[in-house]
Amino acid sequence: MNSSHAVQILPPEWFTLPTCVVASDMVGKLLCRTMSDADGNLYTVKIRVVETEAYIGLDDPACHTHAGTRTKRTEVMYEAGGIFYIYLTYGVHHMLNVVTSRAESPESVLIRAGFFDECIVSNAILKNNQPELVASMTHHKNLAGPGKLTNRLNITRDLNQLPVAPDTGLWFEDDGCSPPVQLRPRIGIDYAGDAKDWLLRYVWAGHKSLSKLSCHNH
DNA sequence: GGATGGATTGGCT
DNA sequence: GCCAATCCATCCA
Repeated sequence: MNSSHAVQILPPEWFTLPTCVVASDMVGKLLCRTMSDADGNLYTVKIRVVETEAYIGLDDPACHTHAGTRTKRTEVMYEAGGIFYIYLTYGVHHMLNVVTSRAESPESVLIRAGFFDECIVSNAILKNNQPELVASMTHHKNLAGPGKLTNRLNITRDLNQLPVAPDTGLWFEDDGCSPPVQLRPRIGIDYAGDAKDWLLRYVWAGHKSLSKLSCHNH
């Protein structure tokens, strides 16, 4: 986006910032995922984040840790920010979260949508404005929705509790992109009473790759 | 040990 | 718009 800005890997400590700051600033960042093809060759896909949600802990009825709920599943959220919280919902879809804030402040950010930006194969950088690349990366094109995003990037609970870092094969980079962000109510939490109207969803204003439910709710 | 329901998606009416 | 899919964490007896 901004070619004069040095690309920086976001260190785990970046995610110890307040949850709403992380959720908002994460829009425009690159979600980077290293995978292997059928022949075992490694490649890295970079996805531009366009939609996130904040789940803000003890006083948030929509959050898995509301009222201090502390179980085997949610224990990871009580760690310091900078590790993944990944769980299965509806028996079908993996939800990708990054744990945020300090230890004992059990909050996280859900990654809801992104779009394909570039792919790195054997040090060659293939950008999304190359028609032949877009054609070959069709399976990465539709990343609008939290379940679709994890499915296309091969993200499962294997990564739960692991640090947000290149060694893990899943990390974030900042290349200076800073799009306009709008606040919206969160999706799929009708059970949460008043909290269903809280403005804790952060979207790239007017972007066409927002999740389907997101557009519907607009 | 059994019941409940979900931070979703895609297919069908 | 409606609804099944499909696993498993969580809660209650």
